[in-house]
Amino acid sequence: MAQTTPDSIRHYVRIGLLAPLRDPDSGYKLFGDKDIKKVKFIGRAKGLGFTLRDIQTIFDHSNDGRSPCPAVRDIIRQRIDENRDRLAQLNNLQRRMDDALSKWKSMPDGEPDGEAICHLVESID
Amino acid sequence: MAQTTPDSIRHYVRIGLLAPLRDPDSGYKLFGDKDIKKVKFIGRAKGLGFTLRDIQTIFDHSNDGRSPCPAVRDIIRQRIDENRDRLAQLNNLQRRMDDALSKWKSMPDGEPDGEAICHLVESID
DNA sequence: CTTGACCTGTGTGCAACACCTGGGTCTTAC
DNA sequence: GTAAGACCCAGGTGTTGCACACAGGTCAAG
Repeated sequence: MAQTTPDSIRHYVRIGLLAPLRDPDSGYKLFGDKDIKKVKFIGRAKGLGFTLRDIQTIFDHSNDGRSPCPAVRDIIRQRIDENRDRLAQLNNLQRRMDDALSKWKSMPDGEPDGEAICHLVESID
Repeated sequence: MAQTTPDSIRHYVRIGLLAPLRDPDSGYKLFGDKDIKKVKFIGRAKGLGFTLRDIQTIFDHSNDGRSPCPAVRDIIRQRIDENRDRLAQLNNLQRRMDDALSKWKSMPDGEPDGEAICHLVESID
């Protein structure tokens, strides 16, 4: 999947998802075992469709001593529903695009006539 | 699909996609026939997967007296390819999510133990 | 003349980074 | 001893397509 880059790590720190210790001298980030574990967790959770905000929620539950598992089950059900909707939308879009392209095969290009902007586009729907 | 709202119109003006005349007294936007035509065009083009930047390109061609049709054909082919990739990704995601959820059905919630963050998530992959 | 409904431009927020700037630091090679 | 190269830092900006908020101007109706 998408890689974990230095910039993504920086992003996680910026939004407070990670809070590594700092070297007092250099100000450099110091990642401990827990931070590494969190980074790995983020990767897995993202691979399951969780947003960074979802992951923050999970971390919050965990920090409060509550089990995040019920929330995890709720969230993934939401994400599944959302993804189904998005898939349906994109499938519709795909169909419209394919239809348009094949319809345009038999149509000539038009020159600007002050009337239409692009008759290809305007011939759809 | 997605509606054309006052805010979307404002957005189009902001990014220079529309440039309605202004009432010299009130500063209010005055939409002429060409603006209306453009708004309709934007709606159709968006319905075909064109981005606002794509649409700007089309308008630019049109304003330069060139036919936008060749560009339109090129762009939609790109968008079709992108959408195919995106669909494949989302279908994979859907499968992973479904697999996870069904696997989790037979797993109990875990309490925080300082070891794992959420063993449900960590059991995947 | 006031009320309420609509308009104005500008700024911010969303998601998840990627890229850039301008600088500090650290190691290695000459 | 110093200079080059390879790291690191914080902070700001750009991406996409708006939605929402703010403080104020405008306008028709009562």
